[in-house]
Amino acid sequence: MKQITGTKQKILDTAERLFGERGYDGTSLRHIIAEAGVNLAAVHYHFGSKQELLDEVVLRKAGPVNEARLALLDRIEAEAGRRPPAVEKVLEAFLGPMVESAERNPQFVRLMGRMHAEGLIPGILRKHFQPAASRFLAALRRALPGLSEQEFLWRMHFMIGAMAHTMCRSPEFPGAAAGDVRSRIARLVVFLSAGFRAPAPRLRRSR
Amino acid sequence: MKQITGTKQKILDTAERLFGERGYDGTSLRHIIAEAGVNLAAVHYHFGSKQELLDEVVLRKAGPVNEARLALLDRIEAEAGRRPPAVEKVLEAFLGPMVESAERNPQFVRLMGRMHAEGLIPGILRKHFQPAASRFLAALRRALPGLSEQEFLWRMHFMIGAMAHTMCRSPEFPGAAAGDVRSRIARLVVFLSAGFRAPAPRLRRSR
DNA sequence: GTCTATACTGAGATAGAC
DNA sequence: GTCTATCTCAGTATAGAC
Repeated sequence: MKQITGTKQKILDTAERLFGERGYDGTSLRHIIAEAGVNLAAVHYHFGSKQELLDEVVLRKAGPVNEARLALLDRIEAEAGRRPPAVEKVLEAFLGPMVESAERNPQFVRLMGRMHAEGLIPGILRKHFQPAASRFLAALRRALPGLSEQEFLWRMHFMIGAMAHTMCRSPEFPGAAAGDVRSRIARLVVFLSAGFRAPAPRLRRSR
Repeated sequence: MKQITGTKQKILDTAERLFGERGYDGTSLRHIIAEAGVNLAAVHYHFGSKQELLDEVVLRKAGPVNEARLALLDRIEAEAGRRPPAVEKVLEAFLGPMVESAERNPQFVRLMGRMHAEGLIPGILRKHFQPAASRFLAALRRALPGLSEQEFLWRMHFMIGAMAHTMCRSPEFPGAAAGDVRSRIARLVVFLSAGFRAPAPRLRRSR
């Protein structure tokens, strides 16, 4: 385990902080290197491009979050035995670890929300979260056998939107005590579970 | 009614199209002026800045949408008499006109979603939609007397997130027939109504 | 292998001639 | 009202010092 030179580390740390504070587009490489006290070209040497820097910032944090999520899901599924676990449980397992990460490092969840916001960046989120997310998708699917595949996918999208927006905008939100992340999750879980459980709409043949 | 010079109009039309197609950050002024066949400085002469150009693009479309929304809300409230109208009705009145606008001009709703996404741009959406939105907020509030103010506001945020994400990302979405906007709305309304109606969570004193 | 200096291209903005 | 020229600041690329 060699101690990494420091330059790369400093860039990562500073980038994580600034991306979280001001967004990806809102943070210039020059701002990052100024605060980190390194040279501009060092960024491209170590990471190749601004996007790849972001990629590594996300990667560093996404790993632990995903592991925690999957561990929770394992436990929940074990507890449920052969029956599918409750929607609420699955959603909590999905949202909880992100929240704990947020408590240790508020900037990170902010960044997650922002990234979803800024258009997902080509596919970074998908890349890092897809593997874990698809297991949750399957678990939710089992918990909601009554929904058509299409209806189910739409509801996943509604969920993702609500989640991202909540993570991203909550700090600047009236009445949202800064540290009150747990109740934020509780509220989200209740809201989303009810939405997921709602009977599917009867649709007129379109047009 | 003087015929506007043409330059301003051309810029607006082109900007609306390109912003919708490639997002705000993804569209350079130079790209806009090239397609519109005008000079770069003309943009700053007529609009002042790229942001203010976006502002006017939104303004041009937001007006009719808001009028339609409020007209629907009036009708619904009249029909309901002294009783508050159903959550579903209010949500439909809110989402419907946006959808109709989308059918005439798919790019616009796309842009709306994207703007929410790209970080709201300082306050453009708030500026143009707040007046109408606050009447809807009041109507929803009356339809949901059981919720605490705070719970209610959070749920509004969940709704906005789901809405924005759905508008923004739906075109590139598997299984989403392009023209199938009406059923998209129906699904959203069902999902959100159920969420709004869910009993509020019991929250542990935080921490 | 690491890092620095510097140059290149394209962005938004602005002053001033016409 | 319109256009040219120019400014500043992005992200990126490369040559070469250590």
